[in-house]
Amino acid sequence: MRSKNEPDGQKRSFIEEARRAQIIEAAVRTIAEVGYPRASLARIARTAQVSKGVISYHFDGKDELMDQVVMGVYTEIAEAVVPRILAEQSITRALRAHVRGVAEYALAHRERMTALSQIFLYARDDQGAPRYGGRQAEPLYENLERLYRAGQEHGDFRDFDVRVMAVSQQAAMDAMFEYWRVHPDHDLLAHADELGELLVRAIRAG
Amino acid sequence: MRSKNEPDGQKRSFIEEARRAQIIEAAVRTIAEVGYPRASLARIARTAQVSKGVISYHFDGKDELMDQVVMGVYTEIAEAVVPRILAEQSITRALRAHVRGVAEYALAHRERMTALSQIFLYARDDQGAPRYGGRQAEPLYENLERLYRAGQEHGDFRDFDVRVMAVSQQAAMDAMFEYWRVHPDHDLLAHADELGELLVRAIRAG
DNA sequence: TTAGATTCTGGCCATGCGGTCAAAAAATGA
DNA sequence: TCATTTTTTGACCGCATGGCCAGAATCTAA
Repeated sequence: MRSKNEPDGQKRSFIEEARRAQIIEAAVRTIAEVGYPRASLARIARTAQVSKGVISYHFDGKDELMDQVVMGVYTEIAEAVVPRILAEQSITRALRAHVRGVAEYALAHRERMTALSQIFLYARDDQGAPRYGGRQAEPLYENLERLYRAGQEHGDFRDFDVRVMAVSQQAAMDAMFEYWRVHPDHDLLAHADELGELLVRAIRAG
Repeated sequence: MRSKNEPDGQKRSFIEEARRAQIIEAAVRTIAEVGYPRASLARIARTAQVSKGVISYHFDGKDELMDQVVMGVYTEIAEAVVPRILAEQSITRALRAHVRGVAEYALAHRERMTALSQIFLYARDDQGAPRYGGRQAEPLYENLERLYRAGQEHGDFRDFDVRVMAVSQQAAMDAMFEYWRVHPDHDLLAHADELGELLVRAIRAG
């Protein structure tokens, strides 16, 4: 039995790793299909064509399973988008590349992005507080704020409240994906480019 | 027994009207305090110091109760904000007044605004679809879009995608209130004014 | 005063949840 | 081969939910 979150350095067997991956995949599919609130362990198990107990056997609980989903997708996005941001020549172009890059990832991995959004939106701890949103969004905001400050110091951006901007940009991007989830035929890339334009105009110098 | 949503023109007794108002108030307080997911009928009944069955007696179900809360708060906001928007001399000022006005309402009626946000965020129908968000946000978007178009025709605003802007503005405002809920000491009015500035700059002509 | 309508209570129901467990099954290796 | 370990199963647990209802309490009006 190896279900804890790797408390010591013990290795996981190959088989166990495969089962975990299979269950994580089933969780992504289930959440994307029926939404987080209806993605019970029983339903995820059914999707994985596996008994419910197996999930409890391989994971500490639903929370650990969700952590794994979030970490996996989040890492994937960062790997796809960060290099593109760094390749840009100006902060303004980097900001546009960020919005555009995440949108392209979403287009190519719709289920994963949907599942991620759903978990961020709905997962709560036992006190009822958001498990990823709320105060946990702090690192996200701080990353954006770093970008803004760089632009301000470089003279590309005017003097604005970086926290308000970070909260607004993150919200606008989340809303873009939610809108696209509800209206699957919506042109996500056009939306992303338009949003990039709005953001740049909101904060550029002059 | 008069619990249906006024299917015919029958009047509600004074006592019944008072009970309904009391329960609605208890629902607002409970949701604002513990969040929608934990605001069960039992908990709302306890807040109202009333037996659980009373809610079922006076309301068709939890959904009707939530509808009443939403309608009440929403109407109140509109009554407070719409006149202020209409009083402005330019579309740009109207846009700023909108953001500022809703923020001032929230500041003066924190519990009501919190409850409204929570219901919008979490209430779902029996299919798991959002009961107020999603496709139901359409009228909200259309109102914003009318404002934008007026500004475009008047030459105040440049040519931008009104749908993307409406989705983004609504999201940024919702996020502002959510951030304020999580950080109660946050300066909401300053945030609102800053957001107004961001929005205006994003779409103004030139 | 009293019959009938209205309102309220508190227990009950079915459902679904996350999680646990003994026992069965499968894999492993001496 | 066969004992040991790993993995899986499906039933079961406690809990919370929204809703229901028989009977009690209260109000109303003749």
